[in-house]
This record gives sequence, structure tokens and C-alpha cells, in this order.
Amino acid sequence: MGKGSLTKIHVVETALNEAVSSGLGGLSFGTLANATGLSKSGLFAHFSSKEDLQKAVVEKAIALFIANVVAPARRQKAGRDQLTALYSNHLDWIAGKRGLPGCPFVIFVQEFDDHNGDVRNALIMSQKLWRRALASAASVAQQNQQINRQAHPGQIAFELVGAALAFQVSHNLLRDRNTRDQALVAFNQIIN
Amino acid sequence: MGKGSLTKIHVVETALNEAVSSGLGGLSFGTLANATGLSKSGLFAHFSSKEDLQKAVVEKAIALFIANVVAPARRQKAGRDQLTALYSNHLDWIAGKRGLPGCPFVIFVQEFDDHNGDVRNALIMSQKLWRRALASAASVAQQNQQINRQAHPGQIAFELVGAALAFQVSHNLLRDRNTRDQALVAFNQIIN
DNA sequence: GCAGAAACCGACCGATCGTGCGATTACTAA
DNA sequence: TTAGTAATCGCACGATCGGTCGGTTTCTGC
Repeated sequence: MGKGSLTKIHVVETALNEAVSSGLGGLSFGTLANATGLSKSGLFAHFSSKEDLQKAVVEKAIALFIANVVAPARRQKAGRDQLTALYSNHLDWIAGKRGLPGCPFVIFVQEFDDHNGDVRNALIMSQKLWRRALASAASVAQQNQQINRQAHPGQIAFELVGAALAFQVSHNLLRDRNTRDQALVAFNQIIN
Repeated sequence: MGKGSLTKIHVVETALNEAVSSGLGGLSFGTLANATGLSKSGLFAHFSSKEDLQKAVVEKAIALFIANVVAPARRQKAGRDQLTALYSNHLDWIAGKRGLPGCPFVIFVQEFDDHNGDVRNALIMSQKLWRRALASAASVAQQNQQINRQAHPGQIAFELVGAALAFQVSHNLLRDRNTRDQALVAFNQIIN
């Protein structure tokens, strides 16, 4: 692994941090060159096009999400504990306490949900993967009688995703500092 | 009211339809000029700057939301019927069946939630107004014993907002055509 | 230490960005 | 009909956009 790989990693991380607030469409080689100290043309040694850059940024975001949200929860016992950890880690991720200053997926999804291609496909995969993780933890919790709710695990995952999205709006737009309580009440409502 | 006002209305509507998919940052006077038949400089007779245009677009979106989602529900009896209508109309709005090809607010919020100014303030006001409408309908439904859930009305509003957001992701990104059922199951879970 | 590859840069391209200005057309009130 | 105003246009500006190309530096394997 040459030094170019390290540079590329650094560039992608910088771009991802920028994209959290400006979105993938807001990325530009010019500003990214300034932010990283590289020249604009130097960036093209690593990314053949803007879409290639966007793809790398999305993949990095997914990797960070798995490392900072999913993986730690997997260390909990399967079932309710794991479901709680997944949800709680997700709230931290949204609040900017895990690896990134905020959750980039919502804006990525909005930008690309009507624009077919690799970026959109990656977003679909990660969303399905996330819901499957929630659903499977919920399913085990049901079998162990750790939660009362008897709905389809996919339904529980759907509602947990929703509660986290509402939390994100409350947190980022309304800047409500007490909204984590609402998100936790919602969690109990969903599993009971 | 001269003919300029009509032109302005037409331009704002065109811009709003474009912004549903591209966001407010994706708007440009060039493409907007082509789409409306006006010249680029002619647009500046109506909007003094890009931010001015964005503000007009957001205000139009809010007006459309009120006219197509809130107002029809207000014709229902206060209480559970009204709450159901608000929620159901919201789902239709998200699915592009009411006045616009989709819901623009999520992408607007993501773009402007860390960028203070008139646009952000308008988005905050409309979000609070919407949650208040949900909460007050829920509160009446509680008093009339039409719903079992005894949580704070604000909590119920929070969860309904979340369910609608999950519905939007399922509908637009995953293109799940059966997700309305999930959204309705979530509704019952929230009010019971 | 030397050759070749990998990494990076400066300069440039056509297009488009947001915006200002002066002229021109279309309407309206007297 | 005419004067005045509202609406719109053509043109141009500096900046930035995504992207290309040829050259220079830096590293690596032999």
C-alpha cells in the first residue's frame, strides 16, 4: 500500500465531513482541493469523476456507520439488549457523537432517491441492511419474550427508523436538546 | 395586480417542482429561465437574489402543504377523525398525490438545518405548526376517549412525524409500494 | 544508484454559476 | 394619444464548475 492510498483516505474523510452539511451535490473539487491541500488536478489521480468521488464518500459513510453503530451493538447479547444498543447507538450517531458530526444518510437519500446509479444502489443496500439488523434483533427479542410487541419484525424496524428520523429533525432543525427523551419513549411504545 | 404577479407565481411553482428533487441548492437561474421561457435577467425583476428565490419557494411549499394537507383535515370533526385525516393526507402528500410530485420539506430541512436565516426560520415555523396541529387533534381525541394512548400530545406528534418520515424513505428510496400498510399499522400503535 | 511507476502539480478548456446594467417592450392611467 | 411605469430582454462581468493534458516530483524495486 503506497502513500497514495493514505492520501485518498484522507481526502474521502474530508469530503465526507463536508458532505454531512452540504450533501453530495454540494461537493466540489475546488473546495475539496483547498480543504485537503492538494491541487484540483491531483484529486483526479484518485477519483476519475465527481460521481466516483460521491461513490467513495457514500461507501466511507456506510463503513463508518457499521464500525460505530452496528459493530458495537453486535457485542451485546442477541435480543433486546442488542436492539436497545442498535437504537441508542443510532441516536448518538445522529447527534454527532459517533465518528461524524452528524448523520449524512438522510440528505444523501433525498438527493439520490430519484437518480439511479451506483450511489443510489449503495444507499438502498445500507438501508436494507440496517432494517434487517433491527428486525433480526427484534425477532430474537420476541422469541425470548423480552419484548411484548408481536408485530412483524420488519414493522418494528420500520417504526424504529421513523423514530430516529423524527429525532434527527428535532435535534438538527428545532435544536431541541430534550428530544432524546421523546425518542426513548417512542422506543418503549414500539416494543410494547 | 399586474401581469408580473402572475408571472412570479408561475416561476415560483416551476422552481418548487424542480426543487422537490434537486433541493433548494440545486436551483439555478439558468435552468429556471429555460423552464419558464423567461430570460435569466428577467427573473431578477422578481427575485433580488438566489436566497430571495429560495425563500419564495419555501413559502409556496408551506402554503401548498397547508392548502392540501392541513385545511382538508380541518373540515373533519376535531379529535380522532381529524388526527386520522391529518396523518392520511400527509401520507398522500409524501406519495405525491397532493399538489406536488413529492414532499420537499425533508430535503429543505437537511440543506438548511445548519444555515441560519429566513429560510431556516420558515422551516422551523412550519414544522412547529404541523406538530401543533397533530398534537392538538390528539389532545382532543384523548379528552373524548377516542384513543387509548395517554402520552403527552407532543409525544404523539413526534411519533407520527417519525412514521411519516419512515414512510417517505420506504416509498422514495426503497420504492416499496406496500409501505402504506406499515405506516397505518404504526399509526394504530402510536395512538393505542 | 538508476529506471520505472505512482503521485501530484500548473495551466488551461468550455460551460455555467449568481448578478448588474442599459435598453426595449408591454401595459396603464390620464 | 401620450407619458409614465412595470416587465422583460440582451449582454457582459468575474468566479467557479467538472474535467483534460503534459510535465515534474516522489517513491519503490532492483
